[in-house]
Amino acid sequence: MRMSGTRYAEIADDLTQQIADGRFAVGSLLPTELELSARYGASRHTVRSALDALQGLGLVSRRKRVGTRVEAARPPDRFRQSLTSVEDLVQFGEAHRRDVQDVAKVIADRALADELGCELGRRWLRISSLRWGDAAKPDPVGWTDVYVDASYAGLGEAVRAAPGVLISHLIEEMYGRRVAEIQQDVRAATLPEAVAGALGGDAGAPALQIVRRYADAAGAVFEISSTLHPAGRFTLSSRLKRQAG
Amino acid sequence: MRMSGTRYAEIADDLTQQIADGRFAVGSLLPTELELSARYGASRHTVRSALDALQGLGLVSRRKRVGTRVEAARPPDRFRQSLTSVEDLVQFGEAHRRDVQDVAKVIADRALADELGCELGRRWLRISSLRWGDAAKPDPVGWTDVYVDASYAGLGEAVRAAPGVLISHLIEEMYGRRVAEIQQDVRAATLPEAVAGALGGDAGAPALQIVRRYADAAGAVFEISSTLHPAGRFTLSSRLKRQAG
DNA sequence: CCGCCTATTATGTCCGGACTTATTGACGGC
DNA sequence: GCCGTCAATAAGTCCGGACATAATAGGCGG
Repeated sequence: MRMSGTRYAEIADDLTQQIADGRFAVGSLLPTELELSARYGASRHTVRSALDALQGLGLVSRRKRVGTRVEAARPPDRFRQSLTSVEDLVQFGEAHRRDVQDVAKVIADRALADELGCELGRRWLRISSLRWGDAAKPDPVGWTDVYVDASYAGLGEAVRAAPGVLISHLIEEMYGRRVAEIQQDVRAATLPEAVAGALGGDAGAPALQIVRRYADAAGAVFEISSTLHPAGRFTLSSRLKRQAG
Repeated sequence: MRMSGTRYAEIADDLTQQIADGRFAVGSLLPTELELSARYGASRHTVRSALDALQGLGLVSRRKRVGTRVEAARPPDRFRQSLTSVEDLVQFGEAHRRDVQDVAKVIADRALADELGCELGRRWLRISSLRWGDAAKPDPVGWTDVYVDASYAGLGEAVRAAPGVLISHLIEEMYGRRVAEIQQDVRAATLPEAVAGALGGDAGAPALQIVRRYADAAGAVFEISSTLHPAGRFTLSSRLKRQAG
C-alpha cells in the first residue's frame, strides 16, 4: 500500500492491515522477526521498529523466546481522559501548545496561512492567522471551522505559575466566555479526503483524532480537534470549532 | 543510580536524574547524541534508545538538526483514566491479569506465598495463596492488606466472550459483592522502603503507582494498587485492599 | 540591507552483525 | 511417571557504520 516513505512505517502499516483483515488471527503468533526480515527484505532492526509501533498501539505483545502475539485486531477505538487535576491541565496545556505549533508550521508551509492573515495579538496568546470555514455553507449542527495558526510565545513561565489558565484564556480571547469544563477524547480515525489532500497524506490512512472540548457555564461548547499520525509522529491538521450556546 | 543491568536503561535513568536535579535545565538542549555516546561510552544507537524512553515519559522532545530539548524536570505526576467502554474493560482486564501474574511470580520466588496457602478454587479465578495484613494492627482508615498470588488459568476465551466480568468476578469471589463502578489512577511515586526491601529494589527509586478502584452499588470500595517501574518493565508489588462499606 | 543559495550539523532511518537471556521442549536419571 | 538438566530458539540488547533529511547559519549577490 501507500506510505510514509519510511520502511518501518510501511511494514507496520502492512502488518496492521493483515491483522485487521484476519490474515494473522488474534491470539496467534506472528512470524519470527527473522522471518519477517526475510519476507520484507528489511533488517531485523527495521522489523523490530515496526513491531515497536504495533506494540505501542496495543496490537501485539512480545515475550522472549516465545514470539510476538497478536493481541487485538485493531487499536482501542477510543480512550477518554477527563481533565480535573492541576497536573492534568499543565500536561494538557503543554500538549496542546505543541500541537498548535506543529499545525501552525504545516499550515504556514502550505501557504494556507496567507489566504487571510488576521492578528489577534493579546497578552499571552498570539494568533497570527486564521482561516474560517465557508460561512455561506454553515455546518448542519452549527459548527464553524477555523484553521488556526497560533503560538504561545513567552507563555511557558506563566503557564507553570498559573496552570489551567492557558486554554481558558484562548477561549476567552476568541469568544469572551469563561471555561467551566474541559474534556478530551482520543479515538482512532482515518484521514478525511479533504485533510489528506491539503496536507499531503493519504486519504483513508489510519490516524488518531484528538478532540478537546471546552464548555462554559452556560453550556456552550468549544471544540478543538487534531488529527495525528497513530505513532504520534506528526500533527496533520487541526480545527477549532464553535457551537453557539 | 545503578540499574536494571541494561545499558540504555542505565543511561536513561542517569539522564532522568540529571534533569530532575536541574543539571540539565528545562528548556535547554541536551548534549548531542554523538557527545552522549562518547560521554557514556555507548553507541549512538544505545543512547537513542535511552532518549526514546525519556521522550516516552515526556521529559524531552527532539527536532531534527536542532537537538534534544528538555521539556520537563519530571514526568507528569498523575494520569487518570475512567473506564467506561467495553474496550476499556477488556484492555483493563488484560493488564490486570498480567499484573497479578507477575506479582504472583515475585511473591512465589520470595516464598511469601508459603506462609499460608489458602485455596479459593472457583470456576474461573484460582487464587492459590493469600497473605493477609496484620489483623491485629488494622489500617487507620479501615483497609485490609492482602497479598495475592492468583492466576486466571483458562480464562482467556471467557474474558473475550464476556468482557468486564473478570474483575467483577474477582470481587464477587472474595467478598460476595457486585461491582458497580471501576476507576483507575496512575501516578508517579517512589518505592516505599518496605516494598523495596522485600522485592530487591531501591527505596526511593522512581516508580509508577497504579490504583484500581471498584465500588459496589452500596458504595463499598475495593482497591488494588500496583507499583510499577516507570518504564513499565516489571511489576514490583501489588496489594489488595478492602474498605468496609 | 534584504533575499537567495549553500554548507553544516544533529537527528531520522536503515543495515548487518554479535552476544545475551528467557522459555520451551526433549532427553535422561531416579 | 516425575523431576532436573541441557540444548535449541526467538526476542532483547548493543555495536559501528552509512546515508537521508531538515533546520540552521553563513556567504553571496543584488
